[in-house]
Amino acid sequence: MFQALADPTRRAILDELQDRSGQTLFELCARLAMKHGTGSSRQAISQHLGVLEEAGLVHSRREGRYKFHDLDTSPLRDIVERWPVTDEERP
Amino acid sequence: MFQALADPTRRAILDELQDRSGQTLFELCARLAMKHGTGSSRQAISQHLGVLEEAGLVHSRREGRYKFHDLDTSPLRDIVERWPVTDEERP
DNA sequence: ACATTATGCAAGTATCTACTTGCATGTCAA
DNA sequence: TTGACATGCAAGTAGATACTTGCATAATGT
Repeated sequence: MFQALADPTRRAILDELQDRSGQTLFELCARLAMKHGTGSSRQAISQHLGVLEEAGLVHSRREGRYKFHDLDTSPLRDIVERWPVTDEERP
Repeated sequence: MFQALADPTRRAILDELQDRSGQTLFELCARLAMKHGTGSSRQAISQHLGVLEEAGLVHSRREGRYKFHDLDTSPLRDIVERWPVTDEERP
């Protein structure tokens, strides 16, 4: 799961799914090309989605020939539970 | 910073520093060899500390020939601010 | 049925990353 | 000073990883 967060494209995918839940692979490709500029191929994003899904950060549901993807932030709780964030001011 | 969290040895270092603040490189080597079993070399851990420090997760202070390391969890706040963790039950 | 659309799989490649190796720097104690 | 201790730097190597390429599967529309 930490590995899944390590890639900037995957983080952009999480951002996209948070902005708009239930996107398909093609929607994600289009919107990532728009916003992030970096034109990642469909195959690349498909593989990224696989990694994110295996990490539990993304769930998918199949409907016909479409596959919709949803963000799941609950695995991130492990991070702040493992290393609690102090309430002090940031430098 | 996400990159820094991606390596299991680096996460073990963060655990160690949380358990006991202000450890030197040698202390970390010894305790990581004890607990985590995986005997990482001194040079390897030194490089890991460099990565963690660059990510802002570890701060260091030099005193004589010793260099003490401290955990800083505040960068982790960016994660939960970027993708807020829902309060729902975990499956 | 046929073409199109949306996704999946798998091998190959180029880059990145963690680790090692060997030497250098700086500090303290006798 | 001499020697031991604690750390730093930098080049080289093995393995991991992101991306591509090419084809396969499956569902929808006309």
